[in-house]
Amino acid sequence: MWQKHKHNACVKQALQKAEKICIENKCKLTPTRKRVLELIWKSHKPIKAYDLLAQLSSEDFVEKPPTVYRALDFLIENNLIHRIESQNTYIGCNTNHDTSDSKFLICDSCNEVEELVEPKLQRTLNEVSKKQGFTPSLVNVEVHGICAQCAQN
Amino acid sequence: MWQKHKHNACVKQALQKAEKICIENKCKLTPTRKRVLELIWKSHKPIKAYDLLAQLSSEDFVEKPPTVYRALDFLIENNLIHRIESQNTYIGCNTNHDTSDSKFLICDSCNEVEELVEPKLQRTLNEVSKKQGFTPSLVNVEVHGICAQCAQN
DNA sequence: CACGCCTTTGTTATAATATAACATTTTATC
DNA sequence: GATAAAATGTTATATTATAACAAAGGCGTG
Repeated sequence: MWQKHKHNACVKQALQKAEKICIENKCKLTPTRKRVLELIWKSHKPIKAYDLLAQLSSEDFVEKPPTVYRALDFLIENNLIHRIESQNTYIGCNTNHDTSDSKFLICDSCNEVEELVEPKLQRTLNEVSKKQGFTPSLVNVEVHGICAQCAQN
Repeated sequence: MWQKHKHNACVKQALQKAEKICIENKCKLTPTRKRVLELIWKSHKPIKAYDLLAQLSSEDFVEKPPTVYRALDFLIENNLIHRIESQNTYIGCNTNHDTSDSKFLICDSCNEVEELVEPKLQRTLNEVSKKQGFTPSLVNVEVHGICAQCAQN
C-alpha cells in the first residue's frame, strides 16, 4: 500500500521535477500552480477539480473555479499531470514524457492508478494507427479493473 | 467521405442489429431508445447528449435530460453505442463485442471516428496489464490525430 | 526609471454535462 | 384484473468547466 512508501519524498521529488521542467520550458511555477501540483501529489490518487478547489479555499488562495482550472491546464500542458477522462480526475505524472500521451491502469477497487510506460504498447498503438493511415497526435488509454493488491483481498 | 457510403443502409442495419441484441439480452428497444439510437447513427459522428435532447424535443418525445441519459445508459449497457470519454460524446457501435471495451481513432480535423477491432491491440493491452498483476475489466482507448483523408487535404 | 507589453490572477456570471428522487404509467405474469 | 417489475415523466439540483473582462504583476527596453 502506498502509505508505506516515502510519500513526502515523492511529493518533494515531483515539485523538484516541476521546477526543472518549468526552467526548460521557460514558464513559471507560480505559487498557485505549485500548490495545486502539491495537493495532487499529496492525494496520491486521482483527484477532482472541485476537491482541489475546496482544499485551496481553506488556505490563502482564491477559491474560484478558474483558479484551479487554469492551474490544471498549465500543469497538463507541461506534462506534470494527466487528466483521467473516464473519471474527470487529475493525477500527477512522474514519468518522462516528450508527449502528453497518457496510459493508465485504474483499479476500481482501491482507486489507485498506475501509469503505463510500456514501449510495446506505444508501438502497437502506432502500428494499428498506421495501418488505417491515421497519424496519432495524442494517445489516451484507460484500462479499468482490479489491481494485484486488491485481487488478493 | 462518409457521404458517399450507403448511409441509410447503415442506420437501418444498426437498428436491425439492435432488435436482435435486445431479443438476445431479453430487453426492449422502446420507441425512445430506438429513436436515440437512430439519431446517433444518422449523425454518423460522435454526438452530444444535449444535441440528441434538442433533436428529440422537436419531435414527439419528452425533452428532459433523464430521457436521453436513460436511453444512452441502456444503449451502452447493451453495447449498441460507446461513450467517447475525451469528448463527452456518444457514437454507434457496429462491431461485435462481448465486452463494452472501446478503442477509437478520432480525427481532430473532420471529427470522424473509427472503432479499432485489432486483436493485436487487445492482446498487447492484456499483456501489459498482466505484467503488472492487473486484471482488466474495461478498456478504453482514444487515439486522437489526423485521418488518412484529412492528411491528404 | 517609466513606459508598454505580456503573463498571470481576480471576479462575476453562466454554460455544459449529468444525476437524484419520487410520481406515474405501461407491461408482463399470474 | 391484481400485482410486481420495468419504463417513463417530472422537478430539482449536482457536477464539471469556460467565457469575458478587469486588475495586478513581471520584465525588457529606451
